[in-house]
Formats: sequence, structure tokens, C-alpha cells
Amino acid sequence: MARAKLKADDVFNALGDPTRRAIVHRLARGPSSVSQLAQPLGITLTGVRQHLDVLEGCGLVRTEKIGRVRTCRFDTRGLVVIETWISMQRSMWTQALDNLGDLLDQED
Amino acid sequence: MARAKLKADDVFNALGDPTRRAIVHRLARGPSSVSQLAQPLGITLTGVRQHLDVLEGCGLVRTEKIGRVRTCRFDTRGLVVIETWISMQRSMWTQALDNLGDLLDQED
DNA sequence: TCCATACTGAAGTTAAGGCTTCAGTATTAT
DNA sequence: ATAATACTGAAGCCTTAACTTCAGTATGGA
Repeated sequence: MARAKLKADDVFNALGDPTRRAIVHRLARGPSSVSQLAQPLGITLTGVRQHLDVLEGCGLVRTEKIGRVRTCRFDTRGLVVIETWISMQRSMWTQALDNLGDLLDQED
Repeated sequence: MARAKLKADDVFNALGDPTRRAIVHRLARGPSSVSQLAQPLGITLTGVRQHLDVLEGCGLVRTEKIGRVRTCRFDTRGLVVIETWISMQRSMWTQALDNLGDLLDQED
């Protein structure tokens, strides 16, 4: 099944949870199995699995199951999505400031 | 009262909510009163107020009350915080890939 | 002065989501 | 073949947080 279009909403929602942020942070340092992720987090494998679903769904993590081990990797696609969102807000804001400046220049 | 240090955790948490993202998006286009924010969102003033507290607390919005009107403005400080977090993860990931490459080169 | 506007704060409701347990399945090791 | 490992899925618990109502306060206009 092909992956649906990645949404900034979903990425922010995913990173809004501290445990998921910890997982991303961990995976940025290198790949890991589900068990390895679970251990330092102090939550069950099931809990980790649920977070991985969310993270995979928004392009922050990719996973691959080989044998009985699922290997999880950092995925930059999710980051790209929010980087785009952020620069969008920034440019709108700059634009708004410019417009205000123009108005002020026109005064008198 | 001075503002506490801004945390990436708080900014992501703030942007994890669709209504708050809508508020930020709106304010990036220019300042707005609380009432003006509430109207298109279809929630009460009180609801908006609560979101503004969160957004102000993490440096995504600044507000200023003049007379009976509170004017809300976009604030880029919050964005800077997460931009930093993002580039941190990216650089860790790049580093991890480099290390892997070195290991592979050493083989044989 | 009287009323409308613009917001604020405390308190309650409710739904979502983060986590668990438990009972599986599939894979690897002995 | 047996047992241990590594994970999965369904179901439920339970806290958090997004929202509301309602009863204010302060400001601005007629």
C-alpha cells in the first residue's frame, strides 16, 4: 500500500509527545530494534509499537521487519515537511511586515 | 516576571494542536484581537485565551492589552527553538551515517 | 449615566490518547 | 521438539487537555 501524502499537522502532532520525541532523538543516533527502544523509555513493547505507528505514518521513522526483529530508522521526510511549514509562516510574517512598512511610507 | 527559557518540547506540544496551528498561521499574516481570532475558529473567547496562554508560554505569540482589546502578534522565537532542534537531529543523523560509512570502508 | 463591548477566571464536561495487560504468532536457538 | 525471543493486536483504564458555561471586570461609546 502506497503512503499517503505527509501532512505537517501529523508531524507536529507526532512530535508533540515527549516519548515520541525521545524515540526520534534516539534513532537520529542510529537504527534500533523495538526492544532496544523500549528499554530506556521504561514502557512496554506495545507502547513503543503504538508510537512507531504514529511516527511511521508521518514520515519521521521507517521500519523494516527481518525475521523476528523490527529495525527502526530515522527518516528525514517528516522533518522536511515541517521545515517547509516553518519557512512558510516565516515568509508570510515577513510579507506582513513589508506591507505594513509600505503603508507607513505612504502616510501624509 | 521574566520569561522562562523556551523549550523545544513546549513548542512542539503547542504546535501539536490543530487549533493552535491555525492561530499561528493566522497571526503570521498579521496581528489580530482575541475576538477576531475566535470568530473563524468557531470556539469561545475563553477557548482562544487558553490557547494563547500556551502559545505565549513557548514563544510563538506575543500579546499586549490596550484598553479592552488584546492584540496578538506572531513571534519567531518559538520557531527558532524548533529549527534548532531539527537541525540537531539532522546533524546527528548525518554523523551516524558517516560513522557507518567509515566502518564499511575499513572492511576486509 | 447606562449599556455594549472585549475580555478574564474558575469550575465542570467529555473525548482522545498514552499506556497497560494478556493472549496470541512467528522466528531462532538448543 | 521444546523453549525462548521478539514482536503484534484487541481491549480496557485513566489521565490530560480542549472546550464549554457562567459570572465576573474593565473600557469605550451614546
